[in-house]
Amino acid sequence: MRLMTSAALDTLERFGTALADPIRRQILLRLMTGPGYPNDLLDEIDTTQPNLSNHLSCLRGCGLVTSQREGRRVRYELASPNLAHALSDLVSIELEIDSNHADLDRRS
Amino acid sequence: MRLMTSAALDTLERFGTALADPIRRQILLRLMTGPGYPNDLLDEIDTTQPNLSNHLSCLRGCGLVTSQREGRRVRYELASPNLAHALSDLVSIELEIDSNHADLDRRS
DNA sequence: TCATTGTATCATTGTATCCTGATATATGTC
DNA sequence: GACATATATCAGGATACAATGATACAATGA
Repeated sequence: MRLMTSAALDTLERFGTALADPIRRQILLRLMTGPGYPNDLLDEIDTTQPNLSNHLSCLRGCGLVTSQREGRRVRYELASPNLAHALSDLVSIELEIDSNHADLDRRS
Repeated sequence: MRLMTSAALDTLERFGTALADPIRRQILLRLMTGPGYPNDLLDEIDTTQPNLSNHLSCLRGCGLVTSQREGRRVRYELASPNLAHALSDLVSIELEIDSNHADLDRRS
């Protein structure tokens, strides 16, 4: 039962790392609609090519996306249908805004 | 349809912030089993009282937990059953380890 | 082979976030 | 009121992370 908790913490860490950055969140949201290529994502997401590449690499490292070379392009997609469903459920959750803190930063 | 995306991004940001720190992940995992009080959480999580308090405040700011004073204690719990289910689904997802990068940090 | 396109990596710099120790606030008890 | 317990806030220093510009690598076509 302790090992299960540790696995749960590891999974949460992967999601935490993946979701902690706005570029990565945009990428994930975009990949929920289907596979994508870095050069195309670059038209939809406002950042530089190296930065996008780096974030894609991060998402792959977290295990949330897979990549496969196709000629000189690389196709990125969500790692599993399971994951796609879970993300879809996540984004549809309505989180209340704590009115006592609405004027403060969400952090700290 | 653009507004929906923006709401989705906001929700993902809340989860990203909440899950980005190991203390917060432990708190969330613990609160999935039921409400908790800071002083009790302090026995289960290895950190200082101010730090724990700060992370609880962060989670409340993200909208993932609610707090209610009970005498001189404060009860913290997950914001909704919906959220509890979503988190439960999240932690049960099996993410493959990218063997090409298993030796590297998950980030960058 | 050379040029072009697409993607990845590297070093540097700036910033955000976390932790700590001290202190403040709140509630309850004597 | 004085004290104890429970929680929250603050200022600081340390660290990790993201962005940038330059460059390297990979694959295709002329």
